[in-house]
This record gives sequence, C-alpha cells and structure tokens, in this order.
Amino acid sequence: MARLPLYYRALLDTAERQVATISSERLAELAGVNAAKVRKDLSYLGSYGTRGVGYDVEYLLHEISRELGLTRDWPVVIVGIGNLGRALANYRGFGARGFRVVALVDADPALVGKRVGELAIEPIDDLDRIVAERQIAIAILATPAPAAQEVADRLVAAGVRSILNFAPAVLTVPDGVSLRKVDLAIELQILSFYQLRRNVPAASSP
Amino acid sequence: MARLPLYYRALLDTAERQVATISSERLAELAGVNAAKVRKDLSYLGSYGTRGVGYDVEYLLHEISRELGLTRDWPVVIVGIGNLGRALANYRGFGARGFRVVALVDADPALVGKRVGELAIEPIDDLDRIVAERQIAIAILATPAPAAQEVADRLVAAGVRSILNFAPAVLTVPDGVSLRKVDLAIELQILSFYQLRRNVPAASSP
DNA sequence: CGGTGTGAAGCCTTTCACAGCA
DNA sequence: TGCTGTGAAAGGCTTCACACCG
Repeated sequence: MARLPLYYRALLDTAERQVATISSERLAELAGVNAAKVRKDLSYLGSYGTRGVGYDVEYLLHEISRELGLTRDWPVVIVGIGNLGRALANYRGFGARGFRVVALVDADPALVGKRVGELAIEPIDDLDRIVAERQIAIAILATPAPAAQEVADRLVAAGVRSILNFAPAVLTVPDGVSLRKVDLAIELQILSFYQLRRNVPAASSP
Repeated sequence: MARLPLYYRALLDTAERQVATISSERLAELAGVNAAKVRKDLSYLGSYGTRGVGYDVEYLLHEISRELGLTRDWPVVIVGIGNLGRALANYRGFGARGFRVVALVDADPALVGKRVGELAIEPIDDLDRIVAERQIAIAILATPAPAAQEVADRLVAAGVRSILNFAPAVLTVPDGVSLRKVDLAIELQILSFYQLRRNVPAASSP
C-alpha cells in the first residue's frame, strides 16, 4: 500500500510525544485519510490492534518499518547532478533511516571529481562497477529528459531494480523493475487545471 | 484528468517532429498508457478526432493547452528557499509556458535580500502584499515540515488557491483550495516496499 | 478499411455498518 | 462500553468490444 509511509510518519510523530496507543480515527486524522481505510490497511498486515483500545504505537511502528523495508539499509545512487540532483544530494530529509546516498554520477566530464557534500561526482561509465560494489538497488534519475531513457537502460543493465524518475519523460523499463516518477511540470499543470475550475478539489497523488 | 499533461508533452514532442496527425494508439504509447484510455479521455474534451485518420496534432495541442490553462500566465511563489527551494527556483524545466516564478520568500532574515537567479529573496511578512500585487494563485511550499502548516495557512489567507507541497507533512486546507504533494521520502519508501516483493510493479503516482 | 467514440462489463478501491472482542 | 476487524454495498476507473463514420 502506498499509504503505509503516511502512517509511518504519523506514528513517528506520535511516538515522539510519548503516546503509547493510538486509535484508527486519530491515526486517520494525522495521515489525512479515512478511519475505515486505516483499519482495512492495517488489518491487511495482520491483526495488530486491540479492540476497545487501539493500536500500540511502538509495535505498529516496528511492523510497518519491517513491511516497508526500513529496517534494511538501502544504498542509493543519484544520476544527473544538475540543480535538482545537487539539491537531492544535499537533502537531509529522506525521513526515515534506511536510504543513504552513496554515489553521485554524471555524464559531464567537467563535473566529475567535484564534491557535493561528502561525495565526489563519478563518471557514468563507472556505473556498473559502482552499482555492483556498493550494492545499489535504488536509483534517483535527475538528468535532462533526452538522456533519461538511455540512463535508465544503463541503470537496469547495471542491476538497479528501482528507479525514481525526476526527468520529464515517459520511461519504459523491463518487468521486475519498479519505476516511479515525480514531475514538477505535471503537478503544476494539474493545479492550473483545477484552478480554472474552482471548487473542485485536487487530491494528492500517491 | 491527471493524464492530460502526459498527452500534452507527448503531443509537443510529436509536433516538433512535424507530424500532422496521431492515432490514439501512438499517443498512448508515447504517454505510457492504454489506447482506450486515451480515446476516453479525449472524447471527454469533445470529439476532436477523425475516424480512420486520428487526431490533428496541432489542434489537439491547442485544445489541451486551453483545458489545462496553459494559455494563461500563472505567476508562482516559492516559499522556503533551502536546498530544494533554491533548486526549484533555478529549475528551467517547468516545461510548458505559463508558469513563471515571480517571488521567492523565506522566514530566515539571513536569507532575505540574497539573490537566486534574477530574484531576490523576500521576507515572509510581505507575503500578503506580494501575492496581491503579483496576482499569485499558485504557491510552491518547500519549507521544513514543522513550518509547513503555518505557511500554508498564511498562503491561503493571502489569497493563494493552489499549493504544491514539498514538505514532508500532511497539510489541511479549506475547501476551494487545491493541494498536491510531492514527498521524496514516501516515494523511496514505496520503492523499497516493492523491492522487498520482487516482480510486483510499482505504478506511477499521479 | 482504419481508427474514433462509447455502451457495457469487469476490476479495484473506498466506504458503510455492524458483529465481536478486550 | 469503545474500538477493531471485516463482510457487503457503493462508487470510480479501466478495459473490452464493436458500431459507426471518414
């Protein structure tokens, strides 16, 4: 479920406030969804609640972490160190533990060797070696649109199984490879679409 | 429909290649969706296709631009000029014309007055005036999570009707205000979720 | 013929409503 | 008594399949 991360964050906040248990209603409020939806979603993971009481915050947090794979370490590579790539490299808000940027890659020789934070930019020709050596399974793609498909192909060939695409291009990847996209222009266009038609709310994406 | 922007981009590419007409099948391929879906979506806008031929690229482009409000000018403000805000301010890829960043706002007095590209960062206390004077309807929110809700409230109070939220927080806005979110941590967590369960594809968000 | 436009079927998600348990 | 877990209903979106038209 794409809503688990929302619950996860809501539970993190709740745990910080030393609250021991939480009802589906409260959790729904924090996550911005419906209470029935919360119960359905959580029951799908197993019966972790106590009737008449609610859910144990710490326990549920642990179960969701496990389900989301946040108990593991996920080395991440960022390909394309332009404005956006650099910002993502510096972004300390990858929230939960688990995701660690371990490589920055760019095709531009002029960028190779430059440091961004603690990492040096590496050439894209070393991609195979980098992915293999650092056991990278997730890549963030932040290249210009025309290069995106080729880079995606190289990432897949190198063994990457999940790609988060920021380039404004439609990519195709083989079965077995997960692909998600974040497209700023599209988001703005959707807002503009609804703005023209007032009073029609624009729900969130994922 | 949230797919119009995809068609729009596919049609832009097609128009550049001097292609006059396009079939639903080809357009579907370019947009990464199903052909029946394309026809349903487009028929919702009106009957713009010619049976046995396809759709006139230029005409369809124009109709979709109009539908998406891309024939208008949309002044945009970015609030929160950290790493991400700065990257977004420099981002020249807002794709289609229409969206123009006309103001950068931050709460940190140390940042106020600094230039990013052609714009100077302005204090958040001037928000009302800035929004009114420059007729801003769309805001990009890139503050830290704890400040996000308060900033959103101020934006709404200032008259902004659409917010694109990059802060990792669940926001609530009044009816009549559109809200969309982009959350990097959530995207990565979803990828990690599917990575644990190989062979289950992760579809794209919007 | 070829490809659009569209009723109808199918599928998936959301919501309701309430039985059942601590 | 209060809140979870869940069958069943409702709703929305996607896909199929084909009539119809250039």
